[in-house]
Amino acid sequence: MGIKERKQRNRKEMEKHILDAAMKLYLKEGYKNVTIRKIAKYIEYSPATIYLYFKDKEEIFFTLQKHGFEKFVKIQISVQSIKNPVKRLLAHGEAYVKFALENKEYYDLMFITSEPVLMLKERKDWDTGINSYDLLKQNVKSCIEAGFIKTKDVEITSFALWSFVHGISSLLIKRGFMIPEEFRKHILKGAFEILNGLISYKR
Amino acid sequence: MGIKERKQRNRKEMEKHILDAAMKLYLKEGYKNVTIRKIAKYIEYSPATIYLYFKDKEEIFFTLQKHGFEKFVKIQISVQSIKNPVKRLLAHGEAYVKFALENKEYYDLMFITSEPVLMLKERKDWDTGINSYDLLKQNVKSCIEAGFIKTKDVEITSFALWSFVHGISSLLIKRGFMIPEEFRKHILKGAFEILNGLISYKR
DNA sequence: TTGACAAACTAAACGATGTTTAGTATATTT
DNA sequence: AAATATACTAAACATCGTTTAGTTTGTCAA
Repeated sequence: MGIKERKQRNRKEMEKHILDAAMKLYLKEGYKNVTIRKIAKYIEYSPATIYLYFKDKEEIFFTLQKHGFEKFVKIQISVQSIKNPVKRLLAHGEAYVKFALENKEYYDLMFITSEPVLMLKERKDWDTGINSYDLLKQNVKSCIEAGFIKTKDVEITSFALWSFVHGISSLLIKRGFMIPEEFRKHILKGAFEILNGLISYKR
Repeated sequence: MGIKERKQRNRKEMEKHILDAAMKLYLKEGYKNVTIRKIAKYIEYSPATIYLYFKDKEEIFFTLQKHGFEKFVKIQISVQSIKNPVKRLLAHGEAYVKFALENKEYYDLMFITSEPVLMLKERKDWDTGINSYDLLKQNVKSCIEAGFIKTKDVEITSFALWSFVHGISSLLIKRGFMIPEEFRKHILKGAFEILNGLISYKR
């Protein structure tokens, strides 16, 4: 009875095909300019076909966003093996910004653009987003317990750190033209030295 | 020859009328749901009339954005009277976040949403945006010269600080639902204490 | 193998969008 | 009073997301 499996496989392939096309167009032309009709033309099917695989345009981008989050969480987990809490927290921050800058479009979709995000509030799939924030809080807690951070409030410090890395990421992504290319690396390094100064001094 | 003046006045009034309607609809329904037709209906003119006053929909929001920047710069300038450089820089940061949270829609339009921003790169009107950043750099420079900030690099420190306040603002605006209402104020206060710790220790 | 049934796909249409055109009133100037 | 400029609009255009109604293709029991 391999026929049901084949059909399922075909279905998955078609879904991926649509998602790839959507991402490709998104990279080239931005959210607003990705139309169902363009996706359809790109994959050489009729527009109506797309609606057999996705409820609507929003769901397509929501799915892409979800994939982004999965990638995002994986990268963050890979940092957790570092034993030293300060180094771990710093590496976490660096991994965050690295992901953002290497996956600008995903990051934009995940944390900047509002379009598909409204669904997150209603759906239950926000999990990975939450998990990633919990991971940060955990790392902050370790640093506080080891006495490396002045403030004792995990919640506040975590939010402040998230703000910092998110600020860096989103400004470089959206307002990059304000910062000359040759300064970018410099600025990143400097910002993390500041972060380092913020964290790593024992009382 | 007051007739030309009257016509000019009428024109300005109509422009303002359109802008007000656009902002009103934007507040109620968000960027995507502001349509030329709705604006037209609201001001009781035909859709085509709007095109006599604005080149296209983008220009309407670009103009709103510009007004936002003017308000933004005014608030920042009002802080410059503070003599103590550390207090001034802190107040600057607080004014920044305060503006963002009290004018969420403007801030969104100005620094988060990408829609009208592409025009900024091409146009010359980005001035006020630049000025506001120059102001920050100036304040950072004062703090460095007075020996209150470790790093000597104005560019890097300014960008880091901008990242911080922008991160706080945009996360609270866009991801506010992740932070319980009752924690907001607490978090803001805490974040600025961290910022304070970052700045105010003499070498 | 054939006929029933389901799955995959699409042409055409719907209503809404931003924008343009071509033309009508109204006001101003000559 | 005629000519001209200004303010405005109805109607149309192309494009959008989405739905409907129907066709083609594949599957399977008889």
